[in-house]
Amino acid sequence: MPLKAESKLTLAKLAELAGVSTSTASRALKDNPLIKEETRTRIQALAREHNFSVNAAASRLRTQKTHVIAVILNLIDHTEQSVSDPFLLKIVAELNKALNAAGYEMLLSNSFMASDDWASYFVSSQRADGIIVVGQGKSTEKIDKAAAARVPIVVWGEPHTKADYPIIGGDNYAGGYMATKHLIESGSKRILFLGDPGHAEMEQRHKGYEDAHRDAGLTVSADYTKPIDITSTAAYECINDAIKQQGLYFDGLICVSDMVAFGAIKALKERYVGIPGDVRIIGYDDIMLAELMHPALTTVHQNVTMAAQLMVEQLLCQVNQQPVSSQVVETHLVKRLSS
Amino acid sequence: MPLKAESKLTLAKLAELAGVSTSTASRALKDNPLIKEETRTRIQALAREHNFSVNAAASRLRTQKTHVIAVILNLIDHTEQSVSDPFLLKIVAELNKALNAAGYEMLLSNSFMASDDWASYFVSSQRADGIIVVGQGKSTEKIDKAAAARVPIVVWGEPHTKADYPIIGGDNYAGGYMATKHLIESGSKRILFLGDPGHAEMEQRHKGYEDAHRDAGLTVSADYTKPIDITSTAAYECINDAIKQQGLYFDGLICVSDMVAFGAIKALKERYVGIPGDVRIIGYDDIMLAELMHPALTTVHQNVTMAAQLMVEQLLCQVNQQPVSSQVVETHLVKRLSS
DNA sequence: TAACAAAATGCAATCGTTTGCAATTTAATT
DNA sequence: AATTAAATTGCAAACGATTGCATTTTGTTA
Repeated sequence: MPLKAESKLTLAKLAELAGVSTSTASRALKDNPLIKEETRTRIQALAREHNFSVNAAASRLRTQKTHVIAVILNLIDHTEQSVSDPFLLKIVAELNKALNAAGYEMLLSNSFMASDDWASYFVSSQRADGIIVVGQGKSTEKIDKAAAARVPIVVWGEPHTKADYPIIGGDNYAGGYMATKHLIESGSKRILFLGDPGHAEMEQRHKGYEDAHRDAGLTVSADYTKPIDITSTAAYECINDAIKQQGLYFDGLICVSDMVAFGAIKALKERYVGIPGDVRIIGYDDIMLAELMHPALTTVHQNVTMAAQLMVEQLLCQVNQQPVSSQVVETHLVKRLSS
Repeated sequence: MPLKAESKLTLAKLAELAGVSTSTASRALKDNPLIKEETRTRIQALAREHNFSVNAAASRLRTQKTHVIAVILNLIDHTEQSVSDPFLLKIVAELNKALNAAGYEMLLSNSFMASDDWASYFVSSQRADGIIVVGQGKSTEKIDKAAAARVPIVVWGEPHTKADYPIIGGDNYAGGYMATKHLIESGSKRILFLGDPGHAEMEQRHKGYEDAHRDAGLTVSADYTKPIDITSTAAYECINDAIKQQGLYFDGLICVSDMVAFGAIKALKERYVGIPGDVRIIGYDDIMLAELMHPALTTVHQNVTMAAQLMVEQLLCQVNQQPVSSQVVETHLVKRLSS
């Protein structure tokens, strides 16, 4: 209650203090050369002294720009999947950096919040200037809907998907192919695919998995594909069940994420299955822990830093009415000891 | 360019469509009982049909409330520390959930952005209604400054710190004590502390580490404390150097985070040091990967979900001018195979 | 020193909602 | 039917910054 003497400092009051009009003050603060240099620095100093900062709500209302981008973690509703997947969170961290570098702030949401209509909830409502979606999910319905509203939007996913919005992602087909080829060349003959080809990204990796077999003159049975959730627990249970029911009938694992690989590894270790002796394993994402694992995990690395930059770039292109396109980021196999 | 017929849908236009005044429309949309029920539902339906959503900028300007909370990852400037630490990101994820549940959105920042004056940058500027700081860092200068501006603020850190803002955190002293006691009882006699007591949280853990020694009738040399950065690489290098220079002179490790523990484990494994045979290890945080590690990592668990809820609760108390206080969240040791 | 161009500043409308208060309609009471 | 109370609705003034255009000040040139 007390000492609230000087109510709130507005531009108008600052201007009064400086003995100029609000227009001048406003311009001075954003270094508009229309204002005499001396006046500019004087007002800026005054602003700093009173640590004044422009009211964002008012500014956004007037300029129709928020300088905020909404980032949506597009998770599957019923699973705890990725909320805790270090890879997704790494993307978020990189996006944050890239956005800041471009002078934008990040509003973080998950797909539960914000009802269904992303375009109107985030953009029409002036909460943000655009949307970055992390993950295509199994259905792109909401994404398509938002894009149809002609709102700036970019997606992390499978970049070869046909869509009228830019998709940034690694080369999933190549990733799946490289990994599988490597396993085959290392001697594996019965390789399981742990992941759900229902996701566009996984579908491509799976195709790579199949083609690598074909090119090596091998055939692969359909039930070697295990369409599980992208979690370590799902993988753990899957491998447990598989062995319980059919014994150790496989000698290689292609996993759609490192977390999945970790779950599988845990199940195998508990049964004293040797890695890579009995079963060779490859993960995907190259999260920091992959190399700390024992044995260090062979995995597919995607340049996430680059990806984040590209996503921001493509998004801002849209904000500025410029043409955009999907982009493939560099992807390669990191060979470690698990394969 | 084309089909942009219906410019932007504003409340005024919606009202016109419905044949009422904007006041009525505004009230109807927020279910104000002043408006006849029939009218209310009619307007709400209309709004949904045209997927109208209120302009947040205008609304915030008028009401002086944003329904946004800024979350600041308070990282040490020069290290890459925690940006990729799964524990911090887990806190962020939980905060996001808790905030959403309370009807708030989350603006995510790191300490690089947003200059130095958090209070004025985030709150006075109407970018957010309050601030949640994750991590006290080694200096609380910026936090204190923000708090001095009498802005709603909550911190994740050491809850027993004297401060005029609420601090939520685990019982660090107890955590350090429990962990150390357990190692001693398991037979370790020369235990290193991996972490920098310069942080308030680590200081308490370190005190617990010392007291546990004292209570067991042991003394511990000051150079058994290794004030390293909270990263796996720092830990890796630290352990490597230690062994290189003095051999394996220790038989226990108390680490201030699981990531630190992982780095240490890597270094030990490379030298074929047995865990827990030769060296027993305890981490802190109980991140998901702790139990997937080999050997599964003994670690100190803090109830993060609860913590996030408390933080949001304490923050909103401030927003509503209610009294607040620091809170300690439940903390316990999870014994696994590394100790 | 008058005349004019250039530089610097100020006026006032605008962005889209919200809300106290006044005005209108409907229902209740005598 | 007249009066009064209650239930609905509308008017209009904020909220605080930005910006096209008009106005003033300063500098230049003849």
